[in-house]
Amino acid sequence: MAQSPTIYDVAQAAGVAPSTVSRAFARPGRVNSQTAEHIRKVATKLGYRANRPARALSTHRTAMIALVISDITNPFYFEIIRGAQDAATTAGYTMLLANTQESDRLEWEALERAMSVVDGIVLASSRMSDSAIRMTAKQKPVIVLNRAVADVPSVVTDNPRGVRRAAEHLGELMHESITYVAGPEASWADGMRWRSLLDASTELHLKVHRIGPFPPTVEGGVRAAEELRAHPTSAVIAYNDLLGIGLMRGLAAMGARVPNDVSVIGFDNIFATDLVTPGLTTVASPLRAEGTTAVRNLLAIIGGARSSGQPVVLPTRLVVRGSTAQRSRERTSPAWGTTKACGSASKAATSTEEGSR
Amino acid sequence: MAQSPTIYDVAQAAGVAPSTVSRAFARPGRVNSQTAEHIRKVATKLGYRANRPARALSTHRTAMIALVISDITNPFYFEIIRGAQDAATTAGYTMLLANTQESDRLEWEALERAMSVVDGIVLASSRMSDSAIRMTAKQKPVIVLNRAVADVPSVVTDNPRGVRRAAEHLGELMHESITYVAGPEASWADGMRWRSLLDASTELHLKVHRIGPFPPTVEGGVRAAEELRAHPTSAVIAYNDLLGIGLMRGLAAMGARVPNDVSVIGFDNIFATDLVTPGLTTVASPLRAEGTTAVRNLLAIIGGARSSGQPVVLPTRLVVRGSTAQRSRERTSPAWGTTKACGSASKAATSTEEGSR
DNA sequence: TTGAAAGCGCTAACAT
DNA sequence: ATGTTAGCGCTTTCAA
Repeated sequence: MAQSPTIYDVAQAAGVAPSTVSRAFARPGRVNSQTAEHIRKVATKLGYRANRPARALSTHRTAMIALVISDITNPFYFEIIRGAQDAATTAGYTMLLANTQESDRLEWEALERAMSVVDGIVLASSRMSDSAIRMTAKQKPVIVLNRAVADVPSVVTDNPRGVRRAAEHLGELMHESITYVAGPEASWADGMRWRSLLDASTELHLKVHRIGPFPPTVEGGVRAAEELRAHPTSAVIAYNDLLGIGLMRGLAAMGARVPNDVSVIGFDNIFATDLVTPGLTTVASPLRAEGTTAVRNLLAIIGGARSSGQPVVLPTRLVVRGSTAQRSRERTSPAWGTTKACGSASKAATSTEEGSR
Repeated sequence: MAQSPTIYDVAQAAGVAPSTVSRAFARPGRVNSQTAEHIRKVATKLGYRANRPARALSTHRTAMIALVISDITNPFYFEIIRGAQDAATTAGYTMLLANTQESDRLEWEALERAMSVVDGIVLASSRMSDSAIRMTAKQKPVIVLNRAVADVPSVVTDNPRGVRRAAEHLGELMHESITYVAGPEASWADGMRWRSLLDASTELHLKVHRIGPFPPTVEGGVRAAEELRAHPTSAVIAYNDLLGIGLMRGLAAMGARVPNDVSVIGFDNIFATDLVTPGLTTVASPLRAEGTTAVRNLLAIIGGARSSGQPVVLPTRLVVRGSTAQRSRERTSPAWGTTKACGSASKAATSTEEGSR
């Protein structure tokens, strides 16, 4: 490994003082002098690259931020990550990704690690307690995403409105009773969605009940399907898309048809919602925008801005796909499994013409 | 923001010299002395946390590594990222994620940034030239993933074997002619797969030809379907799963049935291959293992190990799902579109019972 | 504008 | 085992 040149090497090669070299790379773009120009030329010839940690030592700025997410594998984060990356890169910041496996302990450890290295932190769907988050926010600028924490700036989506739209949609399709498939208990969004559904249901004269909690995964959804069988309803709203997709698989495996026997709605509009068959109707979040907004606000705070104290609310919208339909006339058999019309879901074959029957 | 305590604060509070404090946090776990114990207690009481950049300045180690990937949004990387994260965290390293949007320029810039901050770099599916990679490797330990570059340690999957298995599988299903749907030209794996297919085809007496290149996305696959229509074959091998999935959608939209009219095989076995209908047969890569192996080897090199010079080859395996089937007896109509048996793919409804017909 | 000198918070020799 | 003394590479006063 060739030792990379320092500011002193450049200074010597250019015949100036080290501090002059430092200035040549100073903040506001061009330092006009010819000397600076010359220095920069020498620097690139030598392959000089500023040592960021060293710079951080005196400036107390590392130009890095951390994005802490609960599970990299969850497609929910894909676009958020991308949006955050873009915003960070554009602003000249490097982004650190910390994965916390849905564990508050791991999340804490990751923070412990990142804390001294970054200028600020975006906590996406944190599983930590409010007080732990506030504690963190006392030491470094923090933005929480998809959760509201008193005294900590946050970015959330308009869950109440989204849930309302979903409920209306089901109402219009003549459904009268809805099951909510709950996600992780530590999820702020889960509580929010359930409460919003409760509110919406009274206004819309719908019956709702809830099952769960389930892990927010495809696997979790499959398990939810089994539980749903005990108290079947013609419509289901799942905490998120993964759960919704899993639910559809589980239902299919049990011989229930979606949307004929049961309509399913998810949340977030992740990648894959339109790859499954039927496509999953979902309350779409502006994932990409969540990422960029969170980072932009974080950078603003790092830059000295004060937050309004109110969460930034991003709009949601209902995306209707094939998983929701009019409630069927004929009484659905209470235990779909007994119908035994179908093979296992995973063995399903092609066929796109069923819909018109 | 409360200013966090330094080593001096701790030293003073504990009534010892700063260097003693430093030692109390030294490498090999426990420094037995009672003093150290005491210091640590004082430190946690004060909420002391080592300033990593400062430490890096004298140790020349940042305990960070970078994982550079071409597109965060590509599910191909999900498990790789996860595996890499795990390995890094386990070893006490923090991982930096850099996204390069399939652009060699952005990749270079990201490296430029990360270089002085990390102890080593994993280049996953790099789009840079071999020489640029070698250049990078001269400055920091580098591992390239999914590509072989002379003089740079690498981790690859056994493409030849995987391709061979795929071709054999199609041969067993009586297919005689295969179309290869190519991915990005800058992709090393693409070239590898195509050449391996060429080799396998001669041995197995199969006809192959290739179309593309296409971007390695669902959208790219849809476009590939159109091109395929010009020279239809009963079997297709796609550069990756995303392309394969897109291809299936495109075919469905044009009225072709998978696997009845055309069998499709993808690569990598990403999340979603078993969510689509029919499930996509694919040459599975040990994604997770790729991530962990790359990071472990990188850390070994950082730790002073010398690489063997040979790429580490990870095994692949064929995962057979619903998208491949025996070539049908009756002559397929050359232009599937005219068959007009099906609706558009995206409007497809439920149905799992078609398979047995 | 430029140069000289003093740290930023930590580790690593060297002494004791 | 602990204290002392230099720096790591950079920015930032303060003079010139």
